[in-house]
Amino acid sequence: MTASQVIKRGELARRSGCNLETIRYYENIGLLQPPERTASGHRLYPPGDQARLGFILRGRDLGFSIEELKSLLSLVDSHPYSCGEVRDLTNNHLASVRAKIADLTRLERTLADVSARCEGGDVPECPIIDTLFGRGPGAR
Amino acid sequence: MTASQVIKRGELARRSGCNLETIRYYENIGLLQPPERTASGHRLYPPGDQARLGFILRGRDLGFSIEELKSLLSLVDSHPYSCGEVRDLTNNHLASVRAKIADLTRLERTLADVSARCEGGDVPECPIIDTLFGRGPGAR
DNA sequence: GTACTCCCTGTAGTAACTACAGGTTCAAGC
DNA sequence: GCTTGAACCTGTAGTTACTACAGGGAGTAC
Repeated sequence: MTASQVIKRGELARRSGCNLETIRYYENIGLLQPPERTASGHRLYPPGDQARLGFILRGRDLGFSIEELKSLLSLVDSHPYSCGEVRDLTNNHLASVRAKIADLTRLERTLADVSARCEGGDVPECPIIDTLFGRGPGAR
Repeated sequence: MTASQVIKRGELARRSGCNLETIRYYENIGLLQPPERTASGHRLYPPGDQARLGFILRGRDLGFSIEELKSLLSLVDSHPYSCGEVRDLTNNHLASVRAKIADLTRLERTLADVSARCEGGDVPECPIIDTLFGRGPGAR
């Protein structure tokens, strides 16, 4: 770890891999605190802010919503934070991810099924279109 | 099939289960053609439009985007439509659904893993927070 | 004739950004 | 000291797929 000075927004974007505008957006919605500025108004991010952005980006990659990240961060900000609340939030999120997977898996089966019937080519009309018009055997 | 007269927007919404405003939205973006109107401007939907909305709603349930539905409908509108193009569109969509499932499944494993380590309770700090700060063993 | 529901329009709000326009400021080279 | 170009600043609009609302006109029952 050698990066331990304040940096500007462009450098923070480069280091974190985050879009430049997204950093300002996160500040606007309160995920990042407004940082110190130079006399002329340029933002200056100390290492703590850099770590916080990393936290946000990793959370985002794990599919946490902005609201969930806000909750998570407010827990982190309150020393000592409650590990149980963090776990609850994670488990709730996990449940919604699992629900989404289940939904998509049902979808996948329907699509695969309909596509396979089309590829068989042993029907006069297009079974995909029939399904969408609610006419085919695959109608939900 | 007994429903074969023209109906107004509210009735179409009730029959199809579609939100009232969504019907107007679909007209605005060109998914539904502008229907005939009464002298005073009320929209009148013949059975063809009702079937078309059903098509759109079923496609939507299968996760097709508006743009994909536009393509699908323009294929349907061109008689005779190419069954191969319909299948290609469906298979592309299927591929993206599968990719999404794969993404979410990876996510699910990470979340479940991190949550399980927290529930073990045999660590001094919260492993979920550690992961998000890029400190824990679960850091991606 | 009035009360009530339905329908009309345009516009704004949602999530989570991303992009743009129009204007400073900074750093380097000459 | 001056100029050039990159980087920064701000506010605002666009993205997807709707949903909701405000303020008005139309249709129907009593």
